[in-house]
Amino acid sequence: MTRLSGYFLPTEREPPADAEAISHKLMVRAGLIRQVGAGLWSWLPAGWRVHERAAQIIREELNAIGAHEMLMPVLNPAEPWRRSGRYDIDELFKLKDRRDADMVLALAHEEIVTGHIAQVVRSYRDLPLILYHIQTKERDEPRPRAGVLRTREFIMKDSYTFDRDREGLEAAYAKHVSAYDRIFDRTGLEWYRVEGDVGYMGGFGAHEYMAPCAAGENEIALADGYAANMEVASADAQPVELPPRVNEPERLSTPGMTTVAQVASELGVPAGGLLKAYPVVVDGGELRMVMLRGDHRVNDIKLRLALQADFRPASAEEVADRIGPPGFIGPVGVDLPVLLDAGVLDGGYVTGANVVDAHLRGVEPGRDFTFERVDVRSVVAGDTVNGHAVRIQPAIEVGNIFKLGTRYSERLEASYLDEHGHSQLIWMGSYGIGPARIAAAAVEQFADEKGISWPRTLAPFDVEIVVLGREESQERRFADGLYEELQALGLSVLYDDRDAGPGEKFADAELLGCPLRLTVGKRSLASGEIEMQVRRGLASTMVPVDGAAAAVAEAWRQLP
RNA sequence: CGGGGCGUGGCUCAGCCUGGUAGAGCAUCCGGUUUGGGGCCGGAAGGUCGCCGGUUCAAAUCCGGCCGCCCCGACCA
Repeated sequence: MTRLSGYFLPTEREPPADAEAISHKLMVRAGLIRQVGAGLWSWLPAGWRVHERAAQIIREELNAIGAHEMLMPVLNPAEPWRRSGRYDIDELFKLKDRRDADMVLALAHEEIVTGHIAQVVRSYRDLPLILYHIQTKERDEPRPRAGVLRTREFIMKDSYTFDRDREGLEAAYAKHVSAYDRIFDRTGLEWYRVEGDVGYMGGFGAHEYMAPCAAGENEIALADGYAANMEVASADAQPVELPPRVNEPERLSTPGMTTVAQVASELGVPAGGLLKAYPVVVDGGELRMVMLRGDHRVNDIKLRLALQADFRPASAEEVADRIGPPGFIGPVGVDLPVLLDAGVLDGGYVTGANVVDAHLRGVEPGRDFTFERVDVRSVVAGDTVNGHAVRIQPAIEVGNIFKLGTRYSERLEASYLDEHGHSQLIWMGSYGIGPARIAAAAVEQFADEKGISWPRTLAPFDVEIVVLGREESQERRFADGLYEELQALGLSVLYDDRDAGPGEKFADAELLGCPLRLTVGKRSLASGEIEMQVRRGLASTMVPVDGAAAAVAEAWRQLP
C-alpha cells in the first residue's frame, strides 16, 4: 500500500541552493535523496525503489550468464590490500580496530574475492567462475560532486571472472559485454560502449559504458560506427592549409615569440602549420621530444601508452641544456629521439630553430629530421573516423569492464593445477556498474521543465493516481478501487490521496516523474472517464472508467 | 592540494558594507473557505544568526582561528 498521505516523500519547491547538476536538483526536490555530508547521501523510500529496480535488472542479466551472487564485507583487514599493492591509494579509507590492527574500508573487492578463490580453487576443473555482489564501496574522493554522481560512499555491482587462461578470460569478457548491453538497453538510457584506458599497470583491454548527459565528468568521442573515451580516442586529423614547400628550411627572426599563437599570427600561418615540441623525460631517465601540430594537444594518457612508461615534462633547465632555448625549440639538428604525432601530415612546417628569437619555416618531417610515428594527440571535434566526423559529448560512466589478467592472482597467489600437474595463474576480469549513476543519468537524460521523466523500467512506481475529491466522495471510492485493480494487474501504484489542492498534486506528480498519471476528478468521472497523462511528453488521453485498469496496464506496456 | 564562494526558523533568501528590538516568502499548526494546476481569509508556533575566541557599553554585523558545504582546477586503480 503506497498512499502518499502516509509515505515519506518530502518534495521541495526550490532546489538546494548549492545544487548545479539537473539530477542533483531534481532528485532532492522530488524527495528521492537527502544529503548527509560531502559525498554522502541517504536514499529515501522512492529513490531507493529506483535504485533497487536498477539493481534488479543488473542481477537478472548477470544471473543469465551464469554469474553467482554473493556478499563480501566492506570492512577489511589491511593485509590483502598490502599484498595487492593498493594499500597506499589515497582514496582508500584506513582505520584501526580496538586491538590497533590496521583495517580498511573496501573501495572494490578484488583482494577479497581473489583471496577466496586462492583458497578454494585447486584444479582447472574448478574453473571458470563468475562471482558478483552488490555492495557498498567507500572511496575518499578528493572532490565529491553533483549529488549522487560522484560520492564517497556508493553501492556498486562488481563482478569478477576467473579463468584458466587468456582465451577463457576473453570468453568471460564477451559474456559480460552481452549482459551489460542488455542491462543498459533495459534501463532505457541512451548509452555507448566505448574503448577505455587499460592503465599502464597492465590490463588487456577495457570498455566503459557511457551515458551522455550534461553533468557527465567524462568526454566521449562519437562518430558513425565509432565510440571511445576521449582519454584514448583516435581519429584522422583535419587537414591544414600549409604554405608551398621549399627546398630547405629557412630561418626567420621571431623575437620574443614563444607561443604558438604569437608565431602563427605574426607569420600569418595557421596554428596547424606549426610543429610544437613537448619534451618529456621517460621513466626518470631518457629525454625525448614529442612533436605535434600547433593546433593539437598532447593526450597524456595516450602518450603514456605509446611510451609504455611513465613520463614527466622536461624542466626548463633540461630543455635549455639538451635542446635549445625554451620557446624556440624544434626537431631539426637535435640529438634526441623524436616522436611525431600521427596528426602531422606531409608538408612544410614552422618549428623552433633551437636558437633564441628564431624559427624555421618549411621544415619537412623525414627530410629535415628523423622520427618515430606515434598517435598521442587528443581528438578534436570534426576529426574523422572512416570518413565520419567525430563529435564530442560529456557523459557519465555507468559501467566498466576490464580484463585484469593475472595482476591480482599473482600477488594474492591464486593459481590452479592444469592437466599436466603444472601450477598456473588464474586469469581474471573485473566488471562494475553503479546503480546510483544509472538513476542519476536517467534523470539527466529525460528531465524536462516539469521534473523527472523516468524510463518505464526505472520509475519508482509505474503509475501515480491523483484523486481530486474529499473523503467519502465518489471520486475517492473510484480511485480506491482503481488502485486495487492496477495492483492486481501487477503494476506498482503511488496513490496521491492527500488532502491537497489539484495544482500541488499535479506539480508533485510531474516532479516525481512516474510514467503514467491518472487523474480521477468529479468532472471527468461524470462523463464516465478518467484522464491518463503520459509523463514523457505530457500528452493526455481520456480513458473510459469501464475497463480503465486494463486499458492503463496496456498503455503502460507501450511506454519507453 | 591550488583558486573562488557560501553558512541567518524545515526550504529559498534579505539584513552585515555603515555595530544598537532578528525579518520576508514558502512550508508547519489551529479555525474557516476552496477542490482540474502549488487557491483564499484569520490566528499561532518556530531561530544557540556554523563553532570558539577577541574588540566594544553593545556583535548576525568588525577582527582572528577552526569546522562544514558548494563550484572551478588537479586527481579519480
